[in-house]
Amino acid sequence: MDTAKPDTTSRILDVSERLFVEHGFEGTSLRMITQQAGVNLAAVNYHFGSKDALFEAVFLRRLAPLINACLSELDTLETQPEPSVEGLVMSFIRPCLMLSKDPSRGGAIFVRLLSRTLVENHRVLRETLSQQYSLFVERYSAAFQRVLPDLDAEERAWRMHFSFSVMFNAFAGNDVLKIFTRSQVVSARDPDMIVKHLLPYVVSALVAPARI
Amino acid sequence: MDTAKPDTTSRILDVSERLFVEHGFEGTSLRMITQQAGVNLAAVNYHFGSKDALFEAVFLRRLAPLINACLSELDTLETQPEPSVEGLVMSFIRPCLMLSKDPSRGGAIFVRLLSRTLVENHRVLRETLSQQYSLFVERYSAAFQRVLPDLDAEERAWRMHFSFSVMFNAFAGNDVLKIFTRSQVVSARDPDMIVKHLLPYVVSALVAPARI
DNA sequence: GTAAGTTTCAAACGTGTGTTCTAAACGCGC
DNA sequence: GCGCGTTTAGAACACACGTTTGAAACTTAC
Repeated sequence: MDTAKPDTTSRILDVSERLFVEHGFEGTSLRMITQQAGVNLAAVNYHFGSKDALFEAVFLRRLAPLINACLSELDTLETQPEPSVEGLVMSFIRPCLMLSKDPSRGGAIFVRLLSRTLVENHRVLRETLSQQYSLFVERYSAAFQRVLPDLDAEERAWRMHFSFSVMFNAFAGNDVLKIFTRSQVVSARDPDMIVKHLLPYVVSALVAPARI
Repeated sequence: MDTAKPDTTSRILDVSERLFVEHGFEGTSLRMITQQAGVNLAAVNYHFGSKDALFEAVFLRRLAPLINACLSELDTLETQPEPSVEGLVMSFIRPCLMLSKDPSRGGAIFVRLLSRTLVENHRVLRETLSQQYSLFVERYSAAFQRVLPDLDAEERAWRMHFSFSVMFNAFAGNDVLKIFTRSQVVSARDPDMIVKHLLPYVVSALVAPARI
């Protein structure tokens, strides 16, 4: 057999990631996971300890690489003498784009999981991970201050807030308007297409002159 | 006793709305609802038929007024000879703002519920409600075409898409960056404050000249 | 080959779920 | 006061949940 299947732990993680984003934490049962992964029901509790710990493990596997990619983008950005707003925006978009196009790292699924878990306000994101990656927002705050020095701190914080919101939800595929239309009008789900329109949108909003 | 409590049906709806947004559909049990509402467990199935039907009822109570408020805003907008982008954006923001400040209509809770149910991709939003309010997106598409005639259709669709995304998530309180920081830096949760910064952000992004 | 350590397996545990049932209580026209 | 449709009450249903157990199967080292 050519398709040598990976070990139990990885199979559980892969299937969990997909099912958690599809049905949420509460809506995904260990029986669904173990059945689709082709492993015994007790395997989850054996390898991870509990359903909660499994959920956390699913996150830890993907989040650290994504964060580190962003931080190293910021590193190279800071070496430049005159960093642009566009460059700063791309420093977040590029890692998301990489992730979206790499199926071996979960593809676009993980961003959707992050988004879903965010609105579900799950304990893992509130307690376990929040303090662990506070560096992320500190670094980006400093970077925004550098490229948008003319804005006062409050206005800059709001624009940064809105920008991450629209970028994050674009990659997560959260199409608000799909509530009302059966067919996905615009979100062709092609990551490159998203960026092509997302980047100018965010940059335009960021560089607009401040209201007096 | 002065605090004459409303009838069983309303109490169930009020409590359900709050619990569904807090714990999600799967995470909210009928026992939680009926207990907090002070009604018998069987009351939900008697008055609504099933948990699914209750969820749908929670939506129908709030969604129609919100949509209709937006549509009537569009009506008055169309009477004006030269509608502005700002006016169009406000035609969506104003009803959201009204809703957010009116506790008797659920306050900001319902927008959060809408947001949560959207990412949960629940059947109710996918099947029951999508076709019912397709007029909403048609009307807004037409309005965007009127105020932004110089953009080609594709670019306009994307900008509209992004704009609804950032507006919707702002009112829903979906703070992406709160994953990484324990304290809510910016989202002071004051609806007027949100609009003060949200409106210029969206308008700037919408009116930016198209790339060649 | 055998022993020790690791992983898998089927079965069961206790608890909580949505839903249903039947009887009791209520509201109201007459 | 009586009768009838509506609502509420507690109890029970069958089922699914996360977790635990103890034995079987496998892997590794000597």
